[in-house]
Amino acid sequence: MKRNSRLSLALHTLGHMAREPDRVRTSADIADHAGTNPVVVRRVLGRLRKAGLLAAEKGHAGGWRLARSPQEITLADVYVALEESMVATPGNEAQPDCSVEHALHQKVASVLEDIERSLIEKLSATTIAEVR
Amino acid sequence: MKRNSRLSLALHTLGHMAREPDRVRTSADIADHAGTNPVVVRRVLGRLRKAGLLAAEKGHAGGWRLARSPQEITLADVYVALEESMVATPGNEAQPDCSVEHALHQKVASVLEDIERSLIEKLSATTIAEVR
DNA sequence: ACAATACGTAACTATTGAAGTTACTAGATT
DNA sequence: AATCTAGTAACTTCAATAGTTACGTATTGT
Repeated sequence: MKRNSRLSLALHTLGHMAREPDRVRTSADIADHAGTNPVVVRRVLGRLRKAGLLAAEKGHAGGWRLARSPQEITLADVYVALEESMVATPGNEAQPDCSVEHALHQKVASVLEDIERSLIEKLSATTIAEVR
Repeated sequence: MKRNSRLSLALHTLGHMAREPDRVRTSADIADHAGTNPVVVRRVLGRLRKAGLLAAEKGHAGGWRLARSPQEITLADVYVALEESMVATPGNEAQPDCSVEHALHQKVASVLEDIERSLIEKLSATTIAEVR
């Protein structure tokens, strides 16, 4: 895996789970299929668990499964659960000294907030059960 | 400067130029004000030059100036000139083996393309002369 | 003519963030 | 008790970007 593939990994895994909701999958199985590492899988899916999208069981016959029906999990749920803003506002300083920079930062940040909302709205139109 | 600050640097500089279009600025001046390096400034502004937004002159009294009126340069022009897609599609493989992954990739890519268009549209509503 | 100035660019280093890895703990099942 | 699985901390690897050094090219002032 390369860069910013957390969303990919999460969606990919949930996509499979949506097709076979009853099958419990181990981190190792998932990592194998996705070409990555069980620890990375746990890190990513752990966020989805905290967001209430997935449940995990330990021990024999343990593993990951959907915490609710795939029809009730939208792509936006996954995106938001990962807390990754794809449209992160550029630059570094929150409060730039320069007034010109400040004004531009405000303007761009406002546009990006709109866009982020719009992105989430679009993603919420599709559930993981629909895409296949 | 930290990360993905090219857009910040570009807008910041153009913002100042919009206020004093007649003043020619050297890379060193700009770098000083922005807290970065002349070479970095040239790299970033060079893209804007290639996009026809800026002009650069060498030699004594040389430096950077707007290639056209600040009222005719929108934030979208700058964004596009930098060829940075803030909403880059995640994941690595363009053609994933797995059909589930493929379907999800398609869906997400399509949403992100919409969002990218929408972002450019919003940015094109503001010129560098307006923000101050 | 020539020195000084400024952009253009290649090549390298430093820094940062994410992925990958190792190692260990805690809980569940056989 | 042994085994299997998630949870997590600590570390390493890798990639992308910013920063730096060095040098070339063009222009201008003396």
